[in-house]
Amino acid sequence: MRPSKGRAAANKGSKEALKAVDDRKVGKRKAVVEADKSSKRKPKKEKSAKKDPNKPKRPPSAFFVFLEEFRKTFKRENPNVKAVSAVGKAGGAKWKSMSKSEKAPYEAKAVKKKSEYEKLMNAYNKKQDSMDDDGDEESERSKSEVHDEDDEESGQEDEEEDEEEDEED
DNA sequence: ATCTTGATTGTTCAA
DNA sequence: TTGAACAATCAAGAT
Repeated sequence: MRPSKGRAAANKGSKEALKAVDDRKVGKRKAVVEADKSSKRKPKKEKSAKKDPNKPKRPPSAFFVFLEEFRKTFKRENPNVKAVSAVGKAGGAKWKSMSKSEKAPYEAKAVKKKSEYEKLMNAYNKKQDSMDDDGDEESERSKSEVHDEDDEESGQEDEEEDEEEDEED
């Protein structure tokens, strides 16, 4: 459906529950974890909290892919700017300014990133499955998959240029 | 000296 | 479905 166009905080002022997003924005990856580690996205603070050897980080969204490039440009034209927020704001503004067709290449990359993420997750899950609380599982024998890279990349030329620039409704 | 914050949007996980 | 966290970045502030 439509989970808001941008802001996650749909409530204006219900409880302090959304303070994490609305007030402090979302910049506390470690902070939030440290603040209330035993609450949200952690399985259990039991021994499962061990460090993950190859923790697959979430795939960068199209916006982040675009941001990476945008940062270079931004810093290049604004070498004096050192605040990350500046690039964020500028990037966000530009992002909204871009049409769907322009964002298409970035989204395409994001899709690819996601594919890799799934792959990493597969390996990660596999490892977790092999994980015995016993010792460290450092034997990476899963990479012995031969796989002749023949196909992969080819065709897939879908011209979906029906994108109408619908800026703002 | 180490850690946290700030700011953006998209995506992914969990209930 | 919806909320809430987190993905990169990098310097400055806080402890």
